[in-house]
Amino acid sequence: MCEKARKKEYYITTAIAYASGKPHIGNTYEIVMADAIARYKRMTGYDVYFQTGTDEHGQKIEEKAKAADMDPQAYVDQQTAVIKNIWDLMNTSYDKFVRTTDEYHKKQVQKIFEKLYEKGDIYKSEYEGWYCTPCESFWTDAQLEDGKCPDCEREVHKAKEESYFFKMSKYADQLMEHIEKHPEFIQPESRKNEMINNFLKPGLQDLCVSRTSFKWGVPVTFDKKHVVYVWIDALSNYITGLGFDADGNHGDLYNKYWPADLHLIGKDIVRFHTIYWPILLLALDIPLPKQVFGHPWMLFGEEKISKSRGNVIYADDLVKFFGVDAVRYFVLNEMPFAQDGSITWQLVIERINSDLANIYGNLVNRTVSMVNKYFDGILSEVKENEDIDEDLKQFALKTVEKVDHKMDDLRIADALDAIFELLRRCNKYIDETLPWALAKDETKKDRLNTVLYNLLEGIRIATVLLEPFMPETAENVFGQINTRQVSYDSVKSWGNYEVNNKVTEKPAALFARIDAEAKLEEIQQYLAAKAPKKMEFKDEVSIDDFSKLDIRIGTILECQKHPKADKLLVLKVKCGSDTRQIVSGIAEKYTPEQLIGKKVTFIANLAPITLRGQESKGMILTAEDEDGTLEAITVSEVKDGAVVK
RNA sequence: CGCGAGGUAGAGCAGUCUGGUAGCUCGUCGGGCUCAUAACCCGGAGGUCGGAGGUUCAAAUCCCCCCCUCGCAACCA
Repeated sequence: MCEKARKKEYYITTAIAYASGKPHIGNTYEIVMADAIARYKRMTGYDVYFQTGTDEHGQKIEEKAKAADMDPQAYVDQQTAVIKNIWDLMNTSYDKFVRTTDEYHKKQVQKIFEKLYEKGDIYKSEYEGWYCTPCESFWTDAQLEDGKCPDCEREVHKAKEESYFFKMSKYADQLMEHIEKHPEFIQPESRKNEMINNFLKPGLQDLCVSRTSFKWGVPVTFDKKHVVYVWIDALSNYITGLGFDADGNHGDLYNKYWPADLHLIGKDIVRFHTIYWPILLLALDIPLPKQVFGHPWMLFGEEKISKSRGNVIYADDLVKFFGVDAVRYFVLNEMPFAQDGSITWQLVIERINSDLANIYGNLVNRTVSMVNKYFDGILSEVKENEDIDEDLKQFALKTVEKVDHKMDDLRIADALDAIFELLRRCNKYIDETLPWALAKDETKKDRLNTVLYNLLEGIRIATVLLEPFMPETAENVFGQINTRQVSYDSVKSWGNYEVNNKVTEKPAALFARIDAEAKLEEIQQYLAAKAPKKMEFKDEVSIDDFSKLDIRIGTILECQKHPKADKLLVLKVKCGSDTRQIVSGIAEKYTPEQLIGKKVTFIANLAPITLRGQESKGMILTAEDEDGTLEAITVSEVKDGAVVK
């Protein structure tokens, strides 16, 4: 074998997606960011292995499958296909897609569990807590509500369940030492402090790593009624996907790529990746990953993206309206390093217009047009270099370095900004050199040639740098300016654009400018049409069932905020000769003043209950639509005490 | 009450660790240019850096107190 310098390996992973629903754009951001990093590393000469996948076990999936009347495996097959489709739609270049239901993975998880058990790091004990029989759930002291089950309000009793525990504390000091010695291990810094202060310093408790309350998981080989805790199962994917073998007969990929260079994850699961996972590896005597980066979240405007808020934006809808690269650009550019980013349809349009259409697309378009117009698409060798040219050249070369530094620090948005500064600089160069004026003077032909060459070279360099972020667009531009100089090496020096080379005759717009108003209207209509409200009603009841409810009209005499709860109001409701107190969760919609004197509908014979210390005898009826608009059902004519039927 | 993040021009953000003329993008107003996708380039207006106090020759930046916003948690009979 020749001793040719081997490429340096780079192993990057995303968290594996939980296979229980369609990922929204916030979830999709992670794989796009990982892809940009992976492509950049490949371009700059690394031997990259990029792994992603799905987490397919757990109680929630078991329940969802049951609700859909499906076999869990069939259910996750379906869900994983949805996730994989989106990953592929986003043009992500992962090398491996792990599913935790893959046989090789399950087998290794079992072996890891056995190994730790044999070693004594996992031991059998009893989990003690309050058990609610009808709910089949364990609760801690803190979770109990007035000593009763928080779900159903019924009596609970002390119960024990046998479980396996993992000796976390045994490795805590070792982990602490590692974190201190490797300041880059947990990023961003604020997350590191959070972990140290909240978990490591107070002391780690042993982790319960098996479950008997559900079946859909990896069974513990030596104790079949237990399944392995989902996090042990899920985290192991990072090594099982490479062909790790607990007995030491590792696959080549494992030997080559482990330890991982970067685990890219959401900020919500930093704890699992920087405490449980490293400790698991320490116990197995496996080297730790080099870095864990907990990225921020993408918000819709200022609020969290969630189905219940009805503000979910999906990657495939975005792609439908704007194209893959525009969406990739948006999420990568809009997501700050440590702070949450923001997405709205409006913002996406603004970003596309100002950056992609105006600055980049228009630059390519005007430059290629001029090369055609003045030189029939073919430039010749450049023989001069004025100060202004040198300035552009230096700017471009500095950009290459700057992007590299920013990428090393995982500051993706800053790297993109640097590239767009170069594109702006090119636009400015056009104004400085006035090519159309040069064109009018036959003696300035050489100068004009130089200017246009420098522009194409600037565009070429920026586009090479942009390729990891917008692969299709880069391909398109390389075609338009007709260059084969697309390697990273080719942008380390100036002047590699080929002369005597014909650019495309008819440059097509890279990104069309969007008419915001018209587009938003179109999107609105599409979304409305897409969600034809499938009305689903509860199970049929008999008239007898209905008549058990005593629904009345009552006048609100008094109303005030619940002293100990933000969302609750405490009302005094008069119903004929009866006056009672009712607590209602409508504080976010109504102020007490608005309600006093109103005649509302309420259930009069509902069993009383205490809510945060206030007794409530009945329930105010409200109506809430899909947008979350909520209104109490009021009447105006009938007197209080009236019966609703 | 608890945990976390944040408050800097009309909007969105950088700068805060490591004090030293407050910066970027969008918008706005004015100008330039006509190669180009009504685009591009230049300039202006707009900020007591949430508030009070302290340290310092000097504070957006360091210290202390307070106010406000957002998320999580709890609660929606």
